[in-house]
Amino acid sequence: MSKANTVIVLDFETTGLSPDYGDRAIEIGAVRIKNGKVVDRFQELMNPGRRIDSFIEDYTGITNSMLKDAPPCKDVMKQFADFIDGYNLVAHNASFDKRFLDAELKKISRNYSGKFVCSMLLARRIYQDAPNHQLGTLVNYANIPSAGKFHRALYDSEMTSKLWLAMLKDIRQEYDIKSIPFTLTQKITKTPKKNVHKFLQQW
DNA sequence: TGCCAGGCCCTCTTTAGGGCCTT
Repeated sequence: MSKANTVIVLDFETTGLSPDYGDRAIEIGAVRIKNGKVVDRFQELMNPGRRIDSFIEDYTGITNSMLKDAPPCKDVMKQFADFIDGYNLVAHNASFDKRFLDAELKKISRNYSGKFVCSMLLARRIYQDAPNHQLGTLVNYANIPSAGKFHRALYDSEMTSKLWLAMLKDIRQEYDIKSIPFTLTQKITKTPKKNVHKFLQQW
């Protein structure tokens, strides 16, 4: 089965900002997109082995009582390692999610071979006039209907996947590009913002 | 138990500082 035309859009909810200072994942959500369509989903809460503070409870709506009976991180991450195996990956502010993915998989001696592209870095280049580049703002800016609650893993990954597809569509239309391989999205996010328009015109 | 980041990007830049974005 070819994995080249498929990406997985993922989002972590966590106990804080830095796995290097002991923060852990508490929820993972992801959607698998093949040829522009959602073909699979993944969502699991996971017990980080300690209580989460009230800021995280308020921010995510995930409570200590919800996590009490959730499976431990190692069990969920094992399943998730299988889910993402071999696929390229997308996340909004991917450097954040990559740090947690790397840290949680390291704890269970698992790895992954896919490459990350950041939807925020793409949006900063494609939607340069957006008021800001937070996920919720960009969803509105791209006229994507949204009714659920942001800051839950599956919902945010669904919204990120819709934003991702909207950006690819806008690039195709504006620059008359027939298809956009993952490698092109990598190149766009590594192109300086001021050069992106010229880069895509010449593609 | 608590300590709490880091990469990108702009500019009054590069011998630096600060805002943005993620939880």
